[in-house]
Amino acid sequence: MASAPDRPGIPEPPGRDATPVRRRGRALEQAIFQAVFDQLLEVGYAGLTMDGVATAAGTGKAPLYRRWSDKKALLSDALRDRLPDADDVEIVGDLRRDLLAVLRFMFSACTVTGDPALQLAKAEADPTHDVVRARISAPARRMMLDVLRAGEARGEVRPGAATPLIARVGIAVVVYQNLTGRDGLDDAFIEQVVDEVLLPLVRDPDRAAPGGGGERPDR
Amino acid sequence: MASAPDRPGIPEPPGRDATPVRRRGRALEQAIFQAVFDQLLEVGYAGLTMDGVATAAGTGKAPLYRRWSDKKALLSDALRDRLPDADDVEIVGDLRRDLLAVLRFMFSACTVTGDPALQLAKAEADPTHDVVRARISAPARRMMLDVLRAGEARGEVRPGAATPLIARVGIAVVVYQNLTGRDGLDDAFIEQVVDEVLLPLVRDPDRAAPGGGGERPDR
DNA sequence: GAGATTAGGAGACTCTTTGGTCTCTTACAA
DNA sequence: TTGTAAGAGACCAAAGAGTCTCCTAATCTC
Repeated sequence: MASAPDRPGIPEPPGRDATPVRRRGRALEQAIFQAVFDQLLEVGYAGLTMDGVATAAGTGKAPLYRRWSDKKALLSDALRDRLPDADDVEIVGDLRRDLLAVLRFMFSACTVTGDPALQLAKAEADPTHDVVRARISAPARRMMLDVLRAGEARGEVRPGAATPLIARVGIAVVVYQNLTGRDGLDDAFIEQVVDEVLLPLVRDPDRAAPGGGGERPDR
Repeated sequence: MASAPDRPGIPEPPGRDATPVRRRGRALEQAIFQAVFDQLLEVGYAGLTMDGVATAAGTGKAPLYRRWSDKKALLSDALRDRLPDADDVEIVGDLRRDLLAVLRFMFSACTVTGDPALQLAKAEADPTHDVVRARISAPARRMMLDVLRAGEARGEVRPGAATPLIARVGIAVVVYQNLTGRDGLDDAFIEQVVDEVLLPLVRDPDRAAPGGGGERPDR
């Protein structure tokens, strides 16, 4: 890096130019949090260093360790500071609007300062991710879409339901379950997803369910 | 030497007891892969070291570097070796069974050797995860369920659809989208999820959709 | 306002961890 | 018997966490 004569990415605190401005307290803290997310975006979680954060914030490591005992604490605090507040979600009593509101809340959490938060996880598994995407995610989505299209052709799936978006619903639920809650991902769960989510979502409500193996085994 | 009196977690290759058995080729490779996953499970991705893998496999680092140029390559290969094969998924032409098959494929990928693969990501973001769960995931699920129950009470949601599982469908799709594909997570996507997944899944097919704002804006 | 006090910016320093290389001896396989 | 590769571990260098010191800007107190 190092663009100009000195000090590349420093926030240039709200002061004159060449004048050395020394931030304090809350202002400095905010600058540090910002630096954390900038770094996260730039080098990923794995590449996050205290030196890096300090430099990006235009400060030294001392002020960091004066506030937080270690890297972990800093990151937690930064996150806490930036994440959206669930209390801000307005539930108005209209189904569609409320569903949108909750999902937008998730969305804003996913995109705090441009990327991190939930996406943190991603950066790590770098080498992993390529393999997993190629070997698992991509084929799974493709297969799922094929299954839906075939079902549509047979009349088992309502017309228009065989979309890429719907194809990834089941997958998303499984992955999400795997990511959260250590337990809870087992075959019973899989069946539940199929019977309580996918089939109801995808079947033609007109035709009665064509008998077969699984009419909501209840659970 | 040195396999007899000490050395705790060594696979003890298929040979007699105190006799030092020296694995080669494929056998050694498999032992190494196993060690990778053991370590992953034990210390997480962040704590994974070449020394650790070598020790767990009961070998030295030399054989590792003789096979793989670096840690990344080793991990990728281990994954490639263990991940399930999409070609093994049997699509038989029955909607429910096929949906199950695809989801089970995802499931097996999520639980290779007990944990890693997709879950790798998780271990990393440790400090993150606690905060995110408390501040985002948990409240989002709770809110979503509340929204559904309220809708059910109003008759907008079909009876029985206000379940914890269904409540997390939308969330899962958003998180999944965030985890995969850098792009594609924007407000248009959110609306699409609501209009093409959640509402169809949750609404009472009997009552015509009560007008309102979004009758499948198509997209 | 002047002087005292607090906390910031900068960076040197220590210590540990770990990736990666290399060597040496010896078991296994052809 | 002989070549190849395994097991063991020493060794090196880079990187990064965390500590500490120095000097001074901002802020507080009188």
